Formats: sequence, structure tokens, C-alpha cells
Amino acid sequence: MHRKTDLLTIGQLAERSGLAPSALRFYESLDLISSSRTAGGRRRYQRSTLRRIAVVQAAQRVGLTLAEVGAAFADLSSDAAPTRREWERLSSRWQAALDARIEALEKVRDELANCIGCGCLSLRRCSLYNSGDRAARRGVGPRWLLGDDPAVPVAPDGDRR
Amino acid sequence: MHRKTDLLTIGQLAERSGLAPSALRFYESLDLISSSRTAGGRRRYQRSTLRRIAVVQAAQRVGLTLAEVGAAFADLSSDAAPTRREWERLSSRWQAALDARIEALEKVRDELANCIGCGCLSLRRCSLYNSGDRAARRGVGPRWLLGDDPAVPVAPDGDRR
DNA sequence: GCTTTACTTCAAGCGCACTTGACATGTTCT
DNA sequence: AGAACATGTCAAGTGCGCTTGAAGTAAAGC
Repeated sequence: MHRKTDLLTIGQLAERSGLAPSALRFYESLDLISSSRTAGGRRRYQRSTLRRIAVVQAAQRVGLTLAEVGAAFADLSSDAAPTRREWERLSSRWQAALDARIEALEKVRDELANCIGCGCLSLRRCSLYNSGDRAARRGVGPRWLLGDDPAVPVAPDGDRR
Repeated sequence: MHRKTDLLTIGQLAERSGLAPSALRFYESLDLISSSRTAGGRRRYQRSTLRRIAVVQAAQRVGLTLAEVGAAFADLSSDAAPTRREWERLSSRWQAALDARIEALEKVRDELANCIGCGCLSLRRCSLYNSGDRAARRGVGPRWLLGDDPAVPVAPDGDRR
């Protein structure tokens, strides 16, 4: 056997994580993961990086951007995988976000359900319609400020520039 | 009184829909909405366009892309707002999508809950880790973001904006 | 030694949903 | 009539999460 070390090449990490090598390099450029290098400059990853990637993917499923994940990771002591305590902290925070998101979607679902039989064409009565009509958005700003959240009127001011 | 017609200018439609004029032009370029023009070339919208926009927004909250909304609209008879029957068809279809999405999120939530106390660091055992089931990964991106309103602090306070 | 194969960097591109800017023209108010 | 403002078009830019391509280098296999 030639298992020189426990370190993984980028190809191996790619295969085992399901991500493309380019994605892993990208993550590394965002400091979401880290690597050592061989004498020749090739990346070598610790096995714990797999776990780290799993955490990133969990966060993405929760709906976080990679930047947000990076911010969360910045608090972490280790540069590999979070300790149990850290992971508890992260995951419970993320769970709250997830709950909020689910709740928001459920609200949309209910509005939609309501709407199906509601004679929606009489505008005034329809909750979906009304929440849309008032959906004042922040005039400018990056996409990530745009919420899913239909019902919480964000800023009741019209458009401005 | 100067209510010449029932038609809305783009500014009025923008204000009432909460979308920027540029977004309305963009939607029009995608054939999601339509307008007539004045002699001088300015857009005039029917009031039903508001309803149409509400439908678009509902679809977006469900998680559809504008292209998908456009495809759904292509089946519609009217170019203004859908008839009741059409709306029933659309919305019930969308509701199924929404249900699926909620279910997926609930699964993540449960995994996360499971994970919080699970000694997650022993990889093999962790459902989150193992469900690297990256199946539903169609170029998703940040479309399914959190709400605007960070009632739930997702990222540690280094909040930018 | 020599050929593959896997990797390196850097820059640019993509898809989505828009926004921004430049510049021209219509519409309204006085 | 003239100022003020709303709107028109078109091209390019933005943010996110990557991918793709070009050009070069390292490591593995024979």
C-alpha cells in the first residue's frame, strides 16, 4: 500500500465531497477551507476538511451564503473542523434561521392555499395580492437583501434612489 | 381631476407594486407583463398588470425562476391577469413545489436537530454529513435566501449592509 | 527518460435578477 | 414657452457560486 500520509489531494477531496476541484479552490479562496502544500505546490488537505465541507454544505442547505458561512467560521478556533461545542453553537443558530425560513414558506403556502379558492380576482380581498402590493423593497442594494419573507413588510417606503 | 384613463404609468405601477421601474421594464423584456404605448412611446399599463405582478411575486416566493414563470404564463389565455380557473391551476401546481421545498427544508432541520447533540464529529454516524445528497442542486444560487429581517441572527454580528 | 495525468494560477465567463449610467425625448406645470 | 421631471433605449455592471480556458508544472507510471 502506498498511503504515504493521511493527506488528501484535491482530486480525492473532490471525489469524496462531491464538489469539483474548482469549487474547492474557490472555497479556499474564501478561506472556508485550508490546505498545506507539497514541495511542488500541490494542495494537500487533512481529512477533517471533509467534515468542514459537510458543514459548509449544511449551511448552504439552510440558506446561508458562503460569505455568511465564512463569517461564522471566523469565530472558530480550529481551522479544520469545529469542535463539538462550536458546532452546537453554529448549528443551533442556523436552526433558528432555518425555522424562520420554513415558517415564511409555510406562510406563503397558506396564502396560496387560501388563494386557490378565494376568487382571487377580486384584488382587495386576496392576501397574496395584498402582500405583494405592499412589498416595498429596499430601493437599492445587493440581491442578498431581498427576502423570501412575504409578509414582513421590510420598509414601507416606496422606491427611492 | 386628471384621471384620463385607467392606465398606469410605469412610475405608478412601480410604486404600487413595490418594484423598481427598471424591474418592470425587465419583466416586460421577458414578456411577463405587457404594456401599450402612448403616442410618444411611454408605457401605459392596465391595472390588471398589478395582479399579474403579484402572481409573479408569489411564484418567486415559491422558488420559481422568472423563466419558469414565463413558461407558466405562456399557457395563459389572457395577457393581463389569469382567469380564476387558470390561477387555480397555476397555484395548485406551485403549491406542490412549495410543499416539496418545505419538506426538504424540514428534513434539513431535523438532521440539524439531530446533529446538535450527536457527537457529530464522528462522521459516519451523522445524517447531515452523510446526506451529502446533493441531488437537488440545480444551479440554485442565492435565490432561496433568508428573510430580510434578521430577527434571527444568522451570521455573527459582523453584519454588513 | 518520457509520456500521461493531475495539478497550478489567473482571467474571464455564466445564469439569474436586476440596477446603473449615459444620453435622448415625452409630458406636465406654471 | 420654458423649466422640471418622468420616461425612453441600450450597454454595461453587480453579487453569488461557481466553471471554463489557457498556459505552465509536478508527480506517477512505464
